[in-house]
Amino acid sequence: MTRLPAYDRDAALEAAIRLFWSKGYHATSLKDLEAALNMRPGSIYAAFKSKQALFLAAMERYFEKMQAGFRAHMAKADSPLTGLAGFLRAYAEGAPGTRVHACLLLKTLLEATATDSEISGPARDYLDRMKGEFETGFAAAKAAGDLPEAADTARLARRYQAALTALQIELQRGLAGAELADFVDDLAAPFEQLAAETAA
Amino acid sequence: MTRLPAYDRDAALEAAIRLFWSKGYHATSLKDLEAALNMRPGSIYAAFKSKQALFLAAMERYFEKMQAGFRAHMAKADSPLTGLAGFLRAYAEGAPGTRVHACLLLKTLLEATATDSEISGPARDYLDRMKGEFETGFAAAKAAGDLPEAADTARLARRYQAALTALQIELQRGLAGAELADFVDDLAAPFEQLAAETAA
DNA sequence: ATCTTTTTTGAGTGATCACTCAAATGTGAG
DNA sequence: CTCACATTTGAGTGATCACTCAAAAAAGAT
Repeated sequence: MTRLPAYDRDAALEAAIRLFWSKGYHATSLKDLEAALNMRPGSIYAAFKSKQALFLAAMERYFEKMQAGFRAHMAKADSPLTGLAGFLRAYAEGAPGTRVHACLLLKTLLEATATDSEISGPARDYLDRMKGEFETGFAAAKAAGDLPEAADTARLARRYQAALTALQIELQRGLAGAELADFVDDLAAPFEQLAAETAA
Repeated sequence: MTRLPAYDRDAALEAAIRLFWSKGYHATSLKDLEAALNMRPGSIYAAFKSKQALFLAAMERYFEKMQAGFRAHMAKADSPLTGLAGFLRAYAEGAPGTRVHACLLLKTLLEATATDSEISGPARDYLDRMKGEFETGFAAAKAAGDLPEAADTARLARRYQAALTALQIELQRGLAGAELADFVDDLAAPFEQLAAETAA
């Protein structure tokens, strides 16, 4: 059935994610993408239609990976609450290797809000859906008896996402070592203490 | 003494701040700047040398205004600790009017880290200096007896700046109304409680 | 082999980018 | 009024932007 595509769509999207994540949407040129995807302009446009559509496809894939990573972490945790706190700690520990620390969704929200609503809209949406994941975690903690029945899971999820956001920004600023450890303690402790307070 | 400059340097920088703050560095073109500053390209380059130099001048001015605003707020506060907490609350209340909510320094840090170190470097530096302002506030709280002698003001300042950062991001996402009020309470309460804990 | 269909190629599109500079313009001094 | 000099002007610079498309290349079907 005729010629087969030579490129690997998944690998191409992964390369696009890395590039957009690092440089941002506006600072990434098609020249950059051609080199990173190892594709010529015609092929890129045949496969992805436009730079913006490629970015949206990359961001969607990024979100799905982040969501899956969080769910996998929670599945391995001893309890929902320790899973949530542990995810914060793991995020800080996985940091030194990576080049960029702030999440693509967050960077996109800040870069595109005033200029490209077609891009910032989905970014906002994905961030809301991540907040939903966190809320599911707190709801599970409530079901496990680690949170009082009256606990406001939506509010807790927002606080939790705020902690994760603040951690990303500090990592981007270069926080490391003992100061980073203290900072992560400050962020995680309030959530870890919720179970103790409920038990008391 | 020859011809005098027709433009107002302060007004031009204010217009540049608004534009760069809203659209970011890369998405702001010289066409945009010409319109916002009401200057022709030759005049812009005679006055500011380059787009990058103009951005740096605008960011410096932005920082000085932010620093002065914080100091003015602290000078009016009943106590250092209520001043710090009140600054968070005031930030949330002043939000609905403004178009952009995340601070220019934060947006620049995320946008330019991987592409323009000449810009992200100063942004990082100004953020550090703001953290220094916050630390000065906590040191004053300690001197006023609202914090224990052993309190780690650097660590508190980092926590405080993280709270302010998280607030800016949530405002950018569109948080408002009762949910915003709850969120600000969650952010400010830990700092407001420090005095009570010390008194007890 | 030949045909059919799809993909890849890469030079080339007009638009826009940051930026320049010779000429025009404005202003105080003499 | 004229001169000396600083500032403003805006058409124009080459470079790069996202993007296109006719031609070449590849692979299954016959």
